[in-house]
Amino acid sequence: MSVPNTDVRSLVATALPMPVPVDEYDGCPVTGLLRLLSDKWSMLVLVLLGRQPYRFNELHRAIGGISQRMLTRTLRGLESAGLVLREVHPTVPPSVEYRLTPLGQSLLGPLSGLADWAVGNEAALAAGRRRAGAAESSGPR
Amino acid sequence: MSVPNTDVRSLVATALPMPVPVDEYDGCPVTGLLRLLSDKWSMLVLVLLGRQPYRFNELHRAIGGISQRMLTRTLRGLESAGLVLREVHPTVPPSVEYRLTPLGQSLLGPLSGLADWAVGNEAALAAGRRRAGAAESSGPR
DNA sequence: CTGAATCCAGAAGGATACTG
DNA sequence: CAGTATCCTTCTGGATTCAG
Repeated sequence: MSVPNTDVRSLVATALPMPVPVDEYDGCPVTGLLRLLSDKWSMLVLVLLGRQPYRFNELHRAIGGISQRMLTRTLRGLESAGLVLREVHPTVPPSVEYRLTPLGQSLLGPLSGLADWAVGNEAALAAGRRRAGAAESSGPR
Repeated sequence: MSVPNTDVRSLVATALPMPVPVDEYDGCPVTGLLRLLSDKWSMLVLVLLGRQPYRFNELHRAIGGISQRMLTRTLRGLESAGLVLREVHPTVPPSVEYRLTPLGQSLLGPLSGLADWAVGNEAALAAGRRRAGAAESSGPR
C-alpha cells in the first residue's frame, strides 16, 4: 500500500511526497473522514445517535435550527459512510429509525480524544486568541 | 461553567440540553476546533509544520495546488488560534518562519488518534460505501 | 520574499412548498 | 411521518494583480 498524500498517521515518521500533490485528497482515508465530518451537522448527529436511536422527526426536534433538508442530507452522508444505519418500519404512517453502526460507535472513541483536547485546552485557546488580538491592534503586519 | 451545547466530551455521560440550541455553535470549544480545522488546508499545514518549521514560500512549494491567498489565510487562522507561531526575520528580502506552538504540538496526539482510526477502518469504510451503493441501485427510498 | 486587494465561480446551507 | 423539489443567500476558495 502506497502512502496516501495527506496521511496524518504517525505524524512525525511517515514520509510524504514533496511537494504534496493535492488531487482533491483522493485516496487519503484521513482527509476523507475529515471532509465527511466537517460539515455543519454531522458531528452533532453522530453524538446524539451515540446516545440512543432516534426517529427522523425526533432528531429534527432534538436539534434546534437544522432544516429538514440538511438533516436528510447529513443522515444520508453518514449512512453512505457506513456510520449510521437506517431502519424503515413499513407502518402507516411510516416510521424510520436511525442508529449508529458498530463502525460508527467505534468512531466515538477517537472523537472523544479530540473533544477532550478541545475542552482541556479551552483556556489556552482563548489566551492565544487574546494574544493574537493584542498583537493585531498594536503593530501592523 | 455550564455545559456547552455540542460538547462531545464523555460522549455517553454528559447531559445535553434538549432540544440542542444551535446558536452558531458559540461557546462550544469542540465545535470551535472542528470549524477551525475543517477547511481545505489547515490539517495539512498543521501536519507539515509538525515535522519542521517552514518559511512561507517553502510551505507554498511543499503543498501542491494551494494558492498564496489561501496559504496566508490558513496560517492566519492557525496563528489566531495559538496553534502556529509566526516569526519574522527583518532581513532584505524579508523572511518569515512558521512553526507549531507547544499547544499546536499537543494537538497532534489527538489528531493522530482520529487518523489512526481512519486508516485502520479504511477497509470497513470502503465496504460500507459498497453496501450503500448496492442498496441504492437495487431499491428506491 | 511575503504578502494584501480585488474579482469571480462553485459549493454549502436555509426557507418554503409539496408528496407518498 | 418522512421525506423531495425549488429557489435563494452566504460562504469558501481560486486566479490575478499590486505592494512593501
